[in-house]
Amino acid sequence: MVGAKIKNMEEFAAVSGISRPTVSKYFNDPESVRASTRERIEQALKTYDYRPNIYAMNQNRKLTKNIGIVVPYLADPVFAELARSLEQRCLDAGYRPTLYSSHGVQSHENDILDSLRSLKPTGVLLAALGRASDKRVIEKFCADVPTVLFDSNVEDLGLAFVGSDNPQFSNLIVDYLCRTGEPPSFFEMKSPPNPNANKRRMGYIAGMEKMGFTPQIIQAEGEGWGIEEIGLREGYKALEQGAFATNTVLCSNDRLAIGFLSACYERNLRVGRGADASIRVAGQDDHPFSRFTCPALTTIAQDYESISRETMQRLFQLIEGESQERTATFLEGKLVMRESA
Amino acid sequence: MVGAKIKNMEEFAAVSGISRPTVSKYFNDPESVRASTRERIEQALKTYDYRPNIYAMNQNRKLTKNIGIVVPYLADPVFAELARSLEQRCLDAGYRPTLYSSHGVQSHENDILDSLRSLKPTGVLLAALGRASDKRVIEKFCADVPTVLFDSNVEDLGLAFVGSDNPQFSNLIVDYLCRTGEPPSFFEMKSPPNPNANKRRMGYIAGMEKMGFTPQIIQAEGEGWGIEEIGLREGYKALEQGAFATNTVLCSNDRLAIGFLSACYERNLRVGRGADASIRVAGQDDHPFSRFTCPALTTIAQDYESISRETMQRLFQLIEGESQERTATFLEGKLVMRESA
DNA sequence: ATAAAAACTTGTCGCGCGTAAATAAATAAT
DNA sequence: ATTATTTATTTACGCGCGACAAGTTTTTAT
Repeated sequence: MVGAKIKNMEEFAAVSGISRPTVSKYFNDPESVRASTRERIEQALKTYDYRPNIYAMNQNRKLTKNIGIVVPYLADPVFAELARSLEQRCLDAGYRPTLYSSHGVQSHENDILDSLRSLKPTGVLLAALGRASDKRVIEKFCADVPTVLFDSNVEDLGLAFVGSDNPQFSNLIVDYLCRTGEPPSFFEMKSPPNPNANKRRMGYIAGMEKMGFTPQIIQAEGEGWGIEEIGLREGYKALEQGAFATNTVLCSNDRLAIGFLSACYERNLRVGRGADASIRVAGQDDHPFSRFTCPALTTIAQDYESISRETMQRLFQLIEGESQERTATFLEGKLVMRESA
Repeated sequence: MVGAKIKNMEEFAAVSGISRPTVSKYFNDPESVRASTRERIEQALKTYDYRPNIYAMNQNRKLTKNIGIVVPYLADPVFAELARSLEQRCLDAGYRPTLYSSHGVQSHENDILDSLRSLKPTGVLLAALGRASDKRVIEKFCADVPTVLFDSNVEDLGLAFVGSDNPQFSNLIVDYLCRTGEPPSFFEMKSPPNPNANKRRMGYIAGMEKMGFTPQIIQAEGEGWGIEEIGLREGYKALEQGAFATNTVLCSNDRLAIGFLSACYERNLRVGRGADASIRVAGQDDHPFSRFTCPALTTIAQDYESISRETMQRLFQLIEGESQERTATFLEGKLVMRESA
């Protein structure tokens, strides 16, 4: 990092002894120039601290190497984990990821897509709000920008979806719970913010019927992303009213389960599968904190790695123009047995 | 949104009947043009869907209206909450915030600052890794870009710091715990990733001495941001060895406390302040999930709103060139009494 | 050694906007 | 109405790069 300050690519080309167009070619794809040329440029890069002006670069280019990652709620550790994983993959592939959170609000989601549009991104990875999304806005956006929807499959919008096989989740855990004790009741939000909830309810019903049991669904009042709070408040009410037909409760997701466990604690119910326990509780997602609830939460683990891998893979296919028909990828979850059920 | 597609500002100026330089002026600051002119532009904006090319805009401008927000670990809900709040304030002030997470890794933090530099941001809000940060890199960055450090005060780097008054946190809760029961032992990580931990230890020691008790510090082995895991594993060990001198444990932060509560549960210890409880546990931060632990966690609440407000305020002062000497703002926390202590 | 292909050079244009200076018009003050 | 002041217009240039064409050199294949 010695040498005079380099102002632009012209000057940098001069000091590295290479012509500017070739240097430009290098920055767009280092592999596209001869090894010996690459060597000389990278040598110069070490002594003269130069970086192309990102704004000038993107002004003319069609492909900006930007990738937008949008999640509905970043304070939800499930999305934080997905976002982290996707971000890393973008960086590894040589792209510039930018992270956005809709914070559960439709107008924010719309604003993000709007602002994303002017960034001319190569592609966008979008976990939409779901029920609260403005479908027309998303549809219009998908038509303009190569977009892979992940986690929440909004009315089959866009050219690709990657997410969990939610019916399988519920099916799997219903099977486990029935085989190891009483059949579960299903505890969910009446108006869940995330569309996966509906698939899980269907999976629960199908699973119960397959096992020859009658499904029982308890719905919690309350709106929004304060899910633990709803699980606690409404779970407490349900317990108070003796609403659950059996001693086993399957929650629609781990955050609801975390709230429900609090409710059990406050009502002095011992949760677990031991003889001394009076109720079994299970969740779905394998939320990063599920391991640390009291007792540790039995759940179905989302395959975060596969979701992120498949999401990126589909995006690259879209970018490269392959396979223009709509695809939907559903990844299976694995049972994580812990103490709560 | 009818009318032909508008390609650039030239065309938009034509259809709105205003000259291009004036339109340019409008987009840089709508208030800078006469009300009647503004009216005409905004009218045209409604019928013709035009937005200035963001790359061409930023190419020449010195002030890009970009603000970078960097946190050490976005999957930590405490930082997710801070980031959310800061992001909103930036948007409200008419800036374009961009969110980055270092994921606890020094090289990532350095890469982020590097990439941030080429975005020519108006300012940066940086919660540094702390112990794992490359101080020279951060110092150099602060010299080039107006930067406000928040949450973690790294060796008095940069021109401004805003964060919690960590000694006061520990002091306050030590006082509370001593007045309501046995004096607390202090449970912390031996090598905490966040520098606030040291301040809290000092606050604990000072608080204990003020009350006339002898401090006792238990340090957990383990590195990194898997804090709950460490709290669980090392807390379990410490309980097994009877390491705590009293029945009261103050954890350095809520995430450690969440892990420690799990350890208590696994050892069948009833946590709380009731007569039937055998141990009291407290944390510090008011982590978003503290309300939902079993039992709910007594803690000291960070004043997230004030931190975010003060952080932004200091940034604007720096941008506007006021007060070039270094300032440090320390905000007090409030006691949140719940069932665990 | 020769031909063909690949990589590089030189030169030139244009992208969409910021910005500045000189001029003209609109508003405000007298 | 006249002058002073603010605001808009016209004209012109430059930013740093991508993209392209035509010519030159280097590498690879025959």
